[in-house]
Amino acid sequence: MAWTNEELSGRFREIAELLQLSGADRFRVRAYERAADAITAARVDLAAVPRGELAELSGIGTSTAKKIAEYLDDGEIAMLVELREKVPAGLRELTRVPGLGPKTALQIHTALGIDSVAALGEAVAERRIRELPGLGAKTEDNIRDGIRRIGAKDTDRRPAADAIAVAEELCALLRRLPEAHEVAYAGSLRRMRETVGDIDILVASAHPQPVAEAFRRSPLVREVLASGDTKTTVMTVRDLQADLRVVAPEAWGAALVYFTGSKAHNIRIRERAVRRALTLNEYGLFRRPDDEADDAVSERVASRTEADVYAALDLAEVPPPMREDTGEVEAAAARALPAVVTLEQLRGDLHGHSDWSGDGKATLDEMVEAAVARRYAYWAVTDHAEDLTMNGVTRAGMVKRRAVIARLQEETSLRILDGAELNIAIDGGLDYDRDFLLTFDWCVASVHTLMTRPEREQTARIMAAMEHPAVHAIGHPTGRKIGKRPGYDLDFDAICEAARETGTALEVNASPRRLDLSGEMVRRAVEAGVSLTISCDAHTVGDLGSMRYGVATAQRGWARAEDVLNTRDLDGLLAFTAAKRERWS
DNA sequence: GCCGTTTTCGGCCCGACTGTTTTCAGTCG
Repeated sequence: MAWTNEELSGRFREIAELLQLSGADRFRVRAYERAADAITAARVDLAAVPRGELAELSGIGTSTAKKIAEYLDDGEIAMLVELREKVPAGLRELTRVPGLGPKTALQIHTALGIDSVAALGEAVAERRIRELPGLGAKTEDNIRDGIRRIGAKDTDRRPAADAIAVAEELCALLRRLPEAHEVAYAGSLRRMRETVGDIDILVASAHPQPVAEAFRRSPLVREVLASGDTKTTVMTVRDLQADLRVVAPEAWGAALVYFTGSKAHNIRIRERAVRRALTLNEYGLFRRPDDEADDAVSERVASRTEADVYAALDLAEVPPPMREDTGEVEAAAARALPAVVTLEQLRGDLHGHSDWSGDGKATLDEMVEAAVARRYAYWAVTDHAEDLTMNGVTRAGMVKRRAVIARLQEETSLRILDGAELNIAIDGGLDYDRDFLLTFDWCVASVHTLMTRPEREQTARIMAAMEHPAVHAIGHPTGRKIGKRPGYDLDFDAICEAARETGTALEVNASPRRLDLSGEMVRRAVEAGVSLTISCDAHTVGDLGSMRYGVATAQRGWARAEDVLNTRDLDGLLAFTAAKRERWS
């Protein structure tokens, strides 16, 4: 279903880009960009919306609605077809050069007839760019650098997992400074996007210099790229750029909102500010001075905390992972924002390994101790089952492990759930036999093999596994590894339907290398009424600390505590497993 | 092209930085 929306959004974004390169009015350009954003954020399939109601969506007017209808009927938009013919492909290519925007690209194309990056490079070498009005030698140098940077590694986004360790280490270093009042990382990492372009670290301090100094001297810093009064940019030893911004303590909240983004979310709330005769920037929310009085000092309405800023805009405070302009501002205004699940609400972790499986790095004793330290009510040890040739535990091994669990259970009030991570064979079959499977407290079933089979087969194998009475959750349901491999092909709507029907949970795997389900899929699962688990899939003691990434991912999907199985107490959890057994035995 | 707690025209998010300029335009995040 989402295909139609995605295609439509892409068409309107292309119209905006081409209009810009035709020198169109910038507000008209922006209107098409906003239409594209509105379509991306739409929670319904536009193909299913009655034509007369399309213009009711915010950001879509009569003209855009007509073009949407045109696309749905004809498969193309005449205006876009014309624009594609009119705007040379080479002109579009020029804007790929960092620092070279549509205005300058158009000027260079018109004046010099340049229609490729290669030709641009020649013009630079021949010093023809600096002859153009408004452009000089420096601009020419910057274009040369920009051409060199195309395709360079440092413009790529990286898995959030790569950035987290660096960001947290830098924050820890800054927190030790007496000058630092508050320290946090912001940006897409705080929103828990799956990939990040750089690391944004924010410090509240009245004394920026020593903070910047400590930052520059960190052993994680390979090179200082720029350092001014309030902003320092460095390249870290992990090839990730990191920005430090120091703000006055009274501006902390406004700065945190600003630097957390997303950009689309910020625009949305600033527009709201404008409608209230306010203006919002990284220093605070201000009342706009009455016109004429140019030198009047504008009054600061809010800025100290994020909660202050949202409250002054008459909005419920939006959790950072939800700040993507996918309806959260409207919901916050209507006080209809769901109370999303929090880390504190989790009572246990339902997917973890010990060294009973070959890939577990800690003993069962150590893992249990770590789970106790997290004050969980329960923890499931789900060592790999026997079909995973290299790492699996045999039936005899599992029986022996039960003796160890029994011994450990005597020493702790944490309930240790005797579990397994089963392997879903290509025909949907599982490890061991049915009677033995029913003796476990908790089973996660996952796909570990044959990941490139077609969608129909992958969907069918997982649906078959969900019908087994011993299978309580599907582990890392799509099998993706961020930045490494995409998930296997699945009919996710069918998976959700089957999960709800069979009383099987879908896992939000909290490992930052996986985040599987993704935030977007969590949202679809929640809308379909599916129960979720948030689990670390820990293979080390330290992995148990990944839970917050899983929680943030669930928040991106607007999941509430009641959508998440491991917010339940032990009795509530056991009621879920018992219900499945009764229904399917 | 869109939109309205200043409503059907006249606005449209905000600031830093850069380079080119004597007051601003373009680009970026």
